[in-house]
Amino acid sequence: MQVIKFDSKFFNPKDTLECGQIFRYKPFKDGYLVFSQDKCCYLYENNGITFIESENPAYFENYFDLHSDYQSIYDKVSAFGNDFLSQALEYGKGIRILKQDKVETALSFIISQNNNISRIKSIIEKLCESLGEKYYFMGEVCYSFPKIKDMATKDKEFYRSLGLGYRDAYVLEFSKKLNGGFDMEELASLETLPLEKALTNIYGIGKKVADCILLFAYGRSDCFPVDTWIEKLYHENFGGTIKDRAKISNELVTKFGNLSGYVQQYVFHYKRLKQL
DNA sequence: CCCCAGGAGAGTC
DNA sequence: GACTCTCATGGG
Repeated sequence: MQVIKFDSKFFNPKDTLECGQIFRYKPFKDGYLVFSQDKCCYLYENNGITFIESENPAYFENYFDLHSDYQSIYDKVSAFGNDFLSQALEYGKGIRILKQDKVETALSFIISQNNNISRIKSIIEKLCESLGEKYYFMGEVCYSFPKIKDMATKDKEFYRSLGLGYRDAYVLEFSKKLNGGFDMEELASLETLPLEKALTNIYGIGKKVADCILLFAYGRSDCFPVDTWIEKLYHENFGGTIKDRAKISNELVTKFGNLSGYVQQYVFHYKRLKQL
């Protein structure tokens, strides 16, 4: 077991985990257990320091994006001078945008569509418990994210029994596509726009889910996922007038450029947890 | 009973 | 291109 220490000013475990970018974590002792693929870490904050305890320090150092300069991001976002955005920034400046596994993120956000976060979490948890590999971390029973080979050989009824509803076919078809050799790592060489196009070509992935995958797995901050919360906030707090979500997203990316992804997380998190 | 949730696909015009 | 309808499921 190794420990990474990091100033918690721009790395708050609660904000980072509860801002809706990850669904696999649970409260544990003074913080949380965080799961990614077949790995786990214990994440907690104490007296201004955030601790990561794991057996894969290099993996989680990248996962939590510890090399990015969030002071610089804070300064640039602050410079927009938008009141609502500044309040959101102050509230959630401890958020770090994770660098998650591409396949796991894609499947998770396919499940997320027209769904709420607590249900998404429980569905993914059931998926891992039924198809993932069992292991132990700090005495706790854990399950890895399932291997694609195992997911591809299930049927729709299996996914329906997990509570996926009509999304069963999306998950099954995508699993078969991956098992057939579709490589998500290969896509990383594409620019953001063609990459988004490649993702929306997948059955069950539209623009919003593609934008989430771009942001949370491909590290593309020049995209602005627009869901029901962002659409509401765009009208109520940004004074926007456009109705079409794709156009709202495009307008926000034009405004915020490569800070879009960060801005999106700050305001989403603030809107959802403060209900302003 | 209603409405909502990190929406997308298919159909119609 | 644009609407609009429907698609499960559980919580409020």
